[in-house]
Amino acid sequence: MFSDRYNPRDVESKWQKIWDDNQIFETKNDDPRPKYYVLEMFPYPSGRIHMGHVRNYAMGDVVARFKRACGMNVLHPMGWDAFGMPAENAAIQNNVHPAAWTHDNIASMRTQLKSIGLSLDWSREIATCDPSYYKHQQKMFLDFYSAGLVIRKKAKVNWDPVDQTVLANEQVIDGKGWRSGAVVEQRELTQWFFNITSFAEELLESLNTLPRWPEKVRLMQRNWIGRSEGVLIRFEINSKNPPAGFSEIEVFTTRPDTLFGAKFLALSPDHPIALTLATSDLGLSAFLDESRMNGTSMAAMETAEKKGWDTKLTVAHPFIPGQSVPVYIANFVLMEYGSGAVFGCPAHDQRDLDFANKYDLGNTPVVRPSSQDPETFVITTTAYEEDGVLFNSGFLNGLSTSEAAKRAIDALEQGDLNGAARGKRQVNFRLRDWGISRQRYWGCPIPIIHCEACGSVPAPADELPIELPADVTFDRLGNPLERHPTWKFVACPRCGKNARRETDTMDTFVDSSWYFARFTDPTIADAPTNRTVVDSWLPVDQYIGGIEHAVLHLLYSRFFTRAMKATGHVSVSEPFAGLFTQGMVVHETYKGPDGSWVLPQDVCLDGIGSSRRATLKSDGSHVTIGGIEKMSKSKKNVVDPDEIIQDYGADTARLFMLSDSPPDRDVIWSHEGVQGAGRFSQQLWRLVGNLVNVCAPLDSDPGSVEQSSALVIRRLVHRALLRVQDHYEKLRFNTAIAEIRKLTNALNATLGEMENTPSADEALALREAADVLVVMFSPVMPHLAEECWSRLGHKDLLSDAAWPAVIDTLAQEDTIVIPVQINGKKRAEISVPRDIDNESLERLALKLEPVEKALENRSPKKVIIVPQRIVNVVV
RNA sequence: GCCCCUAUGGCGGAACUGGUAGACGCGUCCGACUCAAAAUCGGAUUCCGCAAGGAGUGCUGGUUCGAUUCCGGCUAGGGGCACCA
Repeated sequence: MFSDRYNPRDVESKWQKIWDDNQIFETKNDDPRPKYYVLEMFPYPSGRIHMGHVRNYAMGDVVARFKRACGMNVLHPMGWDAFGMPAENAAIQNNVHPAAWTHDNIASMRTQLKSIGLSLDWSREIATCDPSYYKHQQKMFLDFYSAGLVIRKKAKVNWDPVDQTVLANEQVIDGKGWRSGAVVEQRELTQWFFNITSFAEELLESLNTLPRWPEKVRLMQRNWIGRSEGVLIRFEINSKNPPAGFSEIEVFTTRPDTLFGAKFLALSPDHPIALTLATSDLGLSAFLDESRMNGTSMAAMETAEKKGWDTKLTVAHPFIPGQSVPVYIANFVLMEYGSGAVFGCPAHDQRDLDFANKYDLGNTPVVRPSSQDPETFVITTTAYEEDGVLFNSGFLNGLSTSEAAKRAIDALEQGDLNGAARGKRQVNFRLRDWGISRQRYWGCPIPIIHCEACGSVPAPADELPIELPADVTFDRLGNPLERHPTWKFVACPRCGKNARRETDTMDTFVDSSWYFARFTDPTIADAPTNRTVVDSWLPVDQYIGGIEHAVLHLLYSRFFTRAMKATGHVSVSEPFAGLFTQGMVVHETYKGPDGSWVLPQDVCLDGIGSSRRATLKSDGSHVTIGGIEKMSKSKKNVVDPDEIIQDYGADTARLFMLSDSPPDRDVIWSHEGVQGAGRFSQQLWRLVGNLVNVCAPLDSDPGSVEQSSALVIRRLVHRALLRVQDHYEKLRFNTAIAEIRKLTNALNATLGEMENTPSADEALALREAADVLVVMFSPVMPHLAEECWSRLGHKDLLSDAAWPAVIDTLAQEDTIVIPVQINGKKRAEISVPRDIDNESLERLALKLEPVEKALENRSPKKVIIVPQRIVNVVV
């Protein structure tokens, strides 16, 4: 018997060193085997890895190791998303330089990651805060600038008052900064933008070319891009003295079918006409100020009263000669969407109706449900927003909503207003340009020089990188670059006069928008990418990360890749061919008698179900069991990966993170779960030990095996192998592990039955079983597998071993058990040859006792036979 | 408000394109080993019933020989967007 316990602590570090010394995970770009690029979202170097990292990287590692074993040239790199706010906050609080803080964190996290035994190519490690990385980012910024993909414009932007910086729309969640949680304010500032909207249509369309992305993520991006088709209508101002320079108002609508019901026009408080009018009207000026004061938070918008200002202007209705429509300025119209002006059709839009009722503008219903009588169909306080039949609408009468919309647009396009069409079809997007200026120090400097004479001048390419100055202070709020005594003062590269550097840095999401491309050739100095190399690796075959980046990082990267393509840095448009979004690691929360959070290890749990009780270990006082939530330090429901690896080993941590829950769902951390995983490691170790004692020697050929008991073992093994590889292929780690456990149980039982004294044939089959079993679990538990492999006598490294080939004839059963149903309910089973013909199967089934009993000598009404599946007798 | 997803034993979950519901694990119970405990091993574990048998995949209706799976209506939980014209 092989009774010694497996000791992960010694074994794991031993194999990690051997892998390292042999550089077996270093990937060559000129390797002739087919490529496979697997990547997990790189971490922010916060200082410590957490269980979420372990889960994320364990998944990627299983894929990487599996694909390696399958004979592919796998690229599996790791790096650091190293710029960002926490480093600056640490600098402010602890008087440590962001660079030093970041590099220390990288060092300790690297050590932690290495202890997990990931098959990473550390020779390709990059950190985005390294000038050798951001140099190329600055080069691409300039390339994008020349290509018109970078623009500088004044716009309403989101200002995070805590982080003291601007945020992109995607980085504002529920009106709050994604990192600080502070309620975001609106400010009008001149900023740098990436022209992501120029790719809006393409970014939307191409989602259809990504079948290996979760539908949920594609949907979220679709909604975020928010395409809507409509028409831009020109309304002629028919007042005698319109504001200077304005003779018409453009309005975007998706409901031109309701045009006959128009009762007012509403302009945004930021609309040029509103601004012009306000210069000579103090009351209006005050109204505009008041409108802008309104918060943009969810609560503020829901409760904000819809308010309007009558401009006394009117416009001509495009379809009803002689009818004029009043023009209001309204606090709910956004300047950023469409043309900053809407027409109101109160009968068919609730908000318009509320507004019209408030200002007594009336309503004319023009769409009715087909069942409704036009004579009696009136609108009072509830707008009819559904589709229907047009009435009260001149040439649109009787048409359906969609047909009427088409006709209305046609009429507008053919109609004439001062020598041009009255309207034109237009597609509008919700997506806004990506504002990348950040008023922060710890980011990639924007390589632009502002000259009073020449404007914004690109920094000369040979001066890149524009490095961050090291001598900065964090004793005051604001951007240290702005107040640095010398850094920003330079000569204009164009005219040589005194000029200033741009002191804003780039959004850190820029850094992470192309790191996957840099990994393909991370040391090339004179360009961001080596075209031959990057084109041979991209797209990433399998990308794995959290759902929280569904529209942030994942949309930015899709844009950036397109921009890189447009400027000649890559050939692909889509960076990630396959995407997998893993669930979070969650844990129950506990609160002590004083309402403060309590660590799980300080809690004693009793009972099950609704009678579960929790008490404090120290003094037995009552503990409230809270919800199961994402692990976070503030709620004290964290489990430190280091401790788990110390106590149970990395393999056990990896196994537990992958078993039980499907990888895309949250996994609940439980002490019992880890112990169960640890137990299974020991079981495997024991089983392999027992197999070693009885199985045939290394490299023996099981092909000659004839004894049926040995063939049973072989079938078991090949069937499991087939299933496990299928599960790995589809990233179903939980079911792969279940299958491995099943095989383990079966082999244990087999060994028990033969009392550890197999025949010669059985010994051959067991040798195969042992080798295959170990290979099968190696992607999940690589250290244990490597140790078992060596124990089985192999001289080579398991990490270099090939995935065994499934023998189809063995994986298929030749005798199968088929359920027999009577009227759709299972009543019996029969064991038959796999390839039995339907007639014989029916004959056998009808002779079964429960069937005969049910038939009572009558003949069945119908017999349904699905080959290899089921027999259903209808009586 | 709009859009989307999910719902299976005490718990996490499994079930390929409609074909034996509950794989695998956790927990619990019983037993073995032990002076004892831990560890380990064996067995049981959807519910009702002594049993034969019956019921059962959130609720409800439908399609089908047959529905966890497809369709309609509801309920609950979760997520995304949000004054988007």
